[in-house]
Amino acid sequence: MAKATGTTSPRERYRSQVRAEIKERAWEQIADAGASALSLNAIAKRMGMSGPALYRYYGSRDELITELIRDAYRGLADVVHAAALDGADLAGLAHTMRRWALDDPQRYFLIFGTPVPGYHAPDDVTTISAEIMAALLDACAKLPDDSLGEDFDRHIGAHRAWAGDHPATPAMLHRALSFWTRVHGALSLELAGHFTGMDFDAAALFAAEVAGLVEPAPGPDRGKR
Amino acid sequence: MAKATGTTSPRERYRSQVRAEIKERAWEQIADAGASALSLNAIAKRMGMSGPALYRYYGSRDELITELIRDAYRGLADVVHAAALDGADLAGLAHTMRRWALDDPQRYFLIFGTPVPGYHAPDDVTTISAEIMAALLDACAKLPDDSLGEDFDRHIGAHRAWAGDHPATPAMLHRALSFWTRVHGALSLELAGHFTGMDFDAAALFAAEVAGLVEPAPGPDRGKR
DNA sequence: TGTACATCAGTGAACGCGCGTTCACTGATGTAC
DNA sequence: TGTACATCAGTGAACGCGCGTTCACTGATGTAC
Repeated sequence: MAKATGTTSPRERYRSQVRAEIKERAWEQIADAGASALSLNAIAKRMGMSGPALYRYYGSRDELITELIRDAYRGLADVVHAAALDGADLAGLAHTMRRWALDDPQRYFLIFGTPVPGYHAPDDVTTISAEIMAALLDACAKLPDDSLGEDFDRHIGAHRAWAGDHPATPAMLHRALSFWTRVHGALSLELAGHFTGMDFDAAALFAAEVAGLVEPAPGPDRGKR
Repeated sequence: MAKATGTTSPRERYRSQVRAEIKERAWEQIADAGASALSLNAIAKRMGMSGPALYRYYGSRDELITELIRDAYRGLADVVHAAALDGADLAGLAHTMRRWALDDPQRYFLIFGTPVPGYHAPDDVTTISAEIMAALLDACAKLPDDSLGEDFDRHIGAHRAWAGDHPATPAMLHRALSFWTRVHGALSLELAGHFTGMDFDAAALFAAEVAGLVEPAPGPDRGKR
C-alpha cells in the first residue's frame, strides 16, 4: 500500500531526481543543437545510462518534449509573476522577459519559434499563457488609459473573450497585445541573429519599442521637420 | 567546346528544369513537415527517382537548403521591390510582406524562424537583406520625418553603417527598424498560431501595429481617460 | 530481527527505419570528324 | 550522312549511422509477516 499522500518515499524522491536530471540534459542538448536534435538515446548516453532506461521515466520522446514546453511556459510565467509582485511596471516586465529569453534563446524558441506542422501543444499551456496575459493586462491598467489607435480599440473591445473576466478597457487590451507583439518581434530578431552585422545595440531598439507603449507620446510639435 | 555563352544547350535546359523540380518538391515537403524534415531521399522518391540521382544536381543536403534560403530571401526582396515600384507606401509594403508570409508560412520561418545553432547563412543573403532594408528606408523617407522617440534616434544616428549610404535621417532609420520589428512580431505570432483560440482578427492587429508607424499620432488630448 | 516476497530501476540484444553519401556501372544523348 | 567517341543522367547495391521503441532478463531496494 502507498504511504499517506504528502510524504515522499525514497523511491519517489529518487524518481523525481532522475526525471529532473533527464530534463537538465535535455535542455543542454537543446541549447547545443536545437530542439529538433533532441534524442533520448543521446540524453541517456550523457547520463551514463542505456537508452531504454529512460522509458522508466518518460513514455516517449514526445512526452518529454511536451513537458519541456510546459516547463518553459511555466518558467516564463513565474519570472513575470515575480517581477509583477516586485512592483515592476510594463517596461520592467519587458526587461524581465528579455533577460529570461537571453538566458537560453533555444528555450525561448521552443515556445515561440518555428511551429512543427502537426504538433499541438498541450491544453494547459493555454492556461499558463492566459496567466502571463493577465499579468500584462494588470501592468497596462496601471498606465494612463491612452489609446494607441481607436480602430483596433473598437475591434478588440468587441473580441475580448481571450482576456477572460479581466476588467481591462479596450485601450488596455490593445496595449497588451501591442506589447506582446513588439517584445516578441524585437526579441526574436535579436535572438535569431538578424541584427548581427548591424552595429546598433539591440537592447536600445528593444527599449525604444517598449517605451513607445509606456511613455506618453510627445505633443503635436514633436520631432524635427 | 561549349557553345557561346548566352545560348543554353538542351542538356543545360534539362538540368535547370530538374533542379527547379527538386526545389519545388523540397518546398512541398517543408510546407508539410517543416524544414528539419527535409530529406533528399524523400524528394527523390516523390520525383520517381532514386536517391543518389539528386547528387547530380546538388552536392549535399546542406547545399540544397542553402539555395532554398537564398531563393526565399530573393523572393521576398522581389515582391517588396515590385510593390515599391508600384508606388506602395510603408503600409502597402507591410501588406505585401504579410501576404508573402501567409502564402507559405514555413518559407517565412525558414528565414526568420528558429535558428539552427551552428548554421550560418551564406554571405549573399546579407546583400539581399540590405536591399529589402533600403526599400523600407525609401518608404520611410516619403513620410513626415516625425520622431518615434529621440533616445533611439540619437543611438541609431550614431550607428548607421548597416544603412550603407542611404540618405536617411535618424528618425527614418528608427522607423524602418521599428517597422521591421513590429511586422515580424505580429506576423510570426500569427503564423505560429499563438493567436488561435483568441478570437480577434490577426490582420487587424497587424494593421494597427503598422498604422502606429505611419499615421501621425493624435494630439495631446488623444484617447479617452 | 529475520525471512519471503513484490516492486521496480536498469541492462543488453534486437527490430525496423530512414537518413546522407559513395561507388561502379548502364544506357542514352550530344559532339567531332 | 554515318560512324567513333565523350559526356553525363540515372540506377542499384552498399556503408555506417543513430534514431525510437520493445522485450526478456538481472539485481537491488523496499514491504509484510
